[in-house]
Amino acid sequence: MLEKGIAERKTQVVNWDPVDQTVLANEQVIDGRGWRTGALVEKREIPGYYLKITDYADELLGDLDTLGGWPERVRLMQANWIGKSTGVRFAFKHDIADDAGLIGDGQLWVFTTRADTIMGVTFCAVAAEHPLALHAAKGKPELAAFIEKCRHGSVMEADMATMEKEGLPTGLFVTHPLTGKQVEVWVGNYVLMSYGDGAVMGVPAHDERDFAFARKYALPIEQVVAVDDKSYSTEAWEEWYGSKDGVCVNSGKYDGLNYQQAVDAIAADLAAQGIGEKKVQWRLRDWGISRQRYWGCPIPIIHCDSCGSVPVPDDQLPVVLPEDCVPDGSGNPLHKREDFLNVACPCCGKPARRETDTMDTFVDSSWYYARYATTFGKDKMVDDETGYWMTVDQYIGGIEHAILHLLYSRFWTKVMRDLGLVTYREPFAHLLTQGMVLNNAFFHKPEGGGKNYYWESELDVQKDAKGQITGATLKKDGTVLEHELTTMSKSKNNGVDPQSLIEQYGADTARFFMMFAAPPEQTLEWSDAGVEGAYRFLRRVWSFGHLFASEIRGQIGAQRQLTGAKLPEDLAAFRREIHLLLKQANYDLGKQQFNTVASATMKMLNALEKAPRQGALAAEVIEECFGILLRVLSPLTPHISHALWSGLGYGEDILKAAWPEPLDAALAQDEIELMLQVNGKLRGALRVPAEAAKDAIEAAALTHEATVKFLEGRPAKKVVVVPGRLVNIVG
RNA sequence: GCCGGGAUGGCGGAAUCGGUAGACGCAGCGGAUUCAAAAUCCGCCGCCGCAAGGUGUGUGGGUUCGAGUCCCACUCUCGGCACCA
Repeated sequence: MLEKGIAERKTQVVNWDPVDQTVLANEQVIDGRGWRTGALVEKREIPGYYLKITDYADELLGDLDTLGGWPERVRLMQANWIGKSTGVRFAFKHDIADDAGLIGDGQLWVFTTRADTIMGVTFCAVAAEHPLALHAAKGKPELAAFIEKCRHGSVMEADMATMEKEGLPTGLFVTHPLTGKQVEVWVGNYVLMSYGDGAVMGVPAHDERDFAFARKYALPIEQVVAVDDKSYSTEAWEEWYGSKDGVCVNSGKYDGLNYQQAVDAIAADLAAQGIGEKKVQWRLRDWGISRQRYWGCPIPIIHCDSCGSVPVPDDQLPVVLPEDCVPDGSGNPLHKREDFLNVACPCCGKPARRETDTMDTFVDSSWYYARYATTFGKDKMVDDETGYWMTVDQYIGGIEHAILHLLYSRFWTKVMRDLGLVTYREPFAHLLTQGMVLNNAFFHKPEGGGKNYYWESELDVQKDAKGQITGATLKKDGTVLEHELTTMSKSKNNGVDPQSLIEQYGADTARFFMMFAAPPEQTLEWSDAGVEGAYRFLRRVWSFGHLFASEIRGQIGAQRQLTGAKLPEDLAAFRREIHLLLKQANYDLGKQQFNTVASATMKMLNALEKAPRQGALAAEVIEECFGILLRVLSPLTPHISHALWSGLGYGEDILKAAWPEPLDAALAQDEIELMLQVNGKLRGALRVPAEAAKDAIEAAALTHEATVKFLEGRPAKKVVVVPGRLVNIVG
């Protein structure tokens, strides 16, 4: 990947804890302070390795359309994350220079998706690290202090979006490319150097953030887009100010143009001056894979003073970490391991140093599935076997992976394809994203920040009459704890081990209970209330098996009679109910809605227990229907289903039995029931022949006693007949 | 803040295309069985009302003969926001 230019080394901005002298994960920064030290976290630029996922942005976006087996919401989230936007990149000219000459060749470049509002630009804002900002700060202590302040604070997008927008003027001016006016350059804490060109144009009249910024610092607000007859006021922001549905005003030659016309005309004029063009911009950023932790997969690079960064030769892979490092709270312990660090340069043989950064664990999870499908080939990354097994037919994972893991995996697959390792272009054909399982987590906030989590078994928990938690204290010393409902997590000590359920009730009950609780895609608040119900149900299934063996099966004659037989009404109704439930269950299985499959098996048992059981025909119907129940149940409770299936002589192995399909003959019925509505309200029911014609149904409905009662003598204005469902009489 | 979900009885949830809201289960209540209990079985169980009936799917509007389902505007909540994975 290094050789192909897919991997590269560049600087990255990280959270730096100045006390522990270590890089912190975003999760470890709480209110701007290190979770262990409580020290103010700084942004620091350090070198690191990046994978150029942005080179694949177009394909990652386009191929989403081929992922028909993925949930729509995941594809949408990925598309929005990749974030393709078309806009205009253009420059403001200036003559600001330092000792090295004109800064940025005399051009301040910005990107905008709203080129139609360029005539409304009243300021520009640059990032704190922008060359113009750094230049302006020379001899301006106040500005230098502000830039320093921007160095603290978060690198997280969520924090950037919600923080107070602040800025300072640089005193520098650039020239508006279309009006020739001088526009002041500000430094803004909300402008990111790593994003685009690290500078934005400010159009307060039509951008909500710019509007707030301009109000705060008394910058001019100039309306250049109008919508219909709505009147503009600089007093308060309104939604339509940011709309693309208006036409240009106060924009000279562009007046009257709509959004698209204005963008086209303005882009053409900028291009004619050679200082702008239409450009596609992606929200997606390159993937930084370096981690400053010793226990990850080493990045196999050797740094040589003469040869630069050299990949570790194949015959020296894998790079093996020393296993006896002791972290002492002062950065990566590999830095102190001379035995690991010192190595000869593979190119020139001179002393060189190993890279100590390890890889993001997302790297491993991006292709483990392909490695699992590799049977042989110890000397290969993946072998040809993967072509046989891959792609993954059905991938299952939590919804929290909807973007990062699943996007990295898709990217990695495309890279492997381009390196000639595999021939497929997508890793996962069908995707099921499970909802998160939530549970209460109990914690105490120690002085200096952070949270200490405790297991529920360590606490006394107080609950109100409705079972809502009102408080919790630590058993050992009575410390009062806070609680939050959150995802089960190793770090929050709120996971639930199904083992205790399995020990108490058995694996079938535990599995059935969990499948029955909710559809898998849905967020679920964990509770084991109700597991008794699953246990009771399976015991009833077992009992019915014994009842069938002891009292029912014996009635079946030597000659089977069921096929083609005309069944008594109650027996036909029972058989129809089972086949209807089977039809429902099969449909739900296709949707992976397992809770209603479980519910269908319960309904089947309820019906079986009430079914007629005297006589050869009844016994045959029960035999058929119980066989259906066992097979529908088998994916949910394989053990009990198998034991009953083979024990009752249905067959040797239920896993090899054909999946049941509903029979048309069992589903057929002579009469159906239609709901009767009068003015949209349910007033009764109507029994009609299954093949009844529409006017016959209408006639029957109009003379129904409920119709007569609720029409109160008014004529029926309209009759709506929904075949097989209902009749609605409007009067 | 932005992107994507979700909200239905005391609780988990069901309702496939706009057509019987609350299936199935938990909890609860009443009864049978039992010396008693457990287990099991039968019945009741959204809210208001004696009933007829009215009302009801987070809130406020709208479309429709008919809305949990569609549209508009909100509220709360969950996931993600690039170094938790």
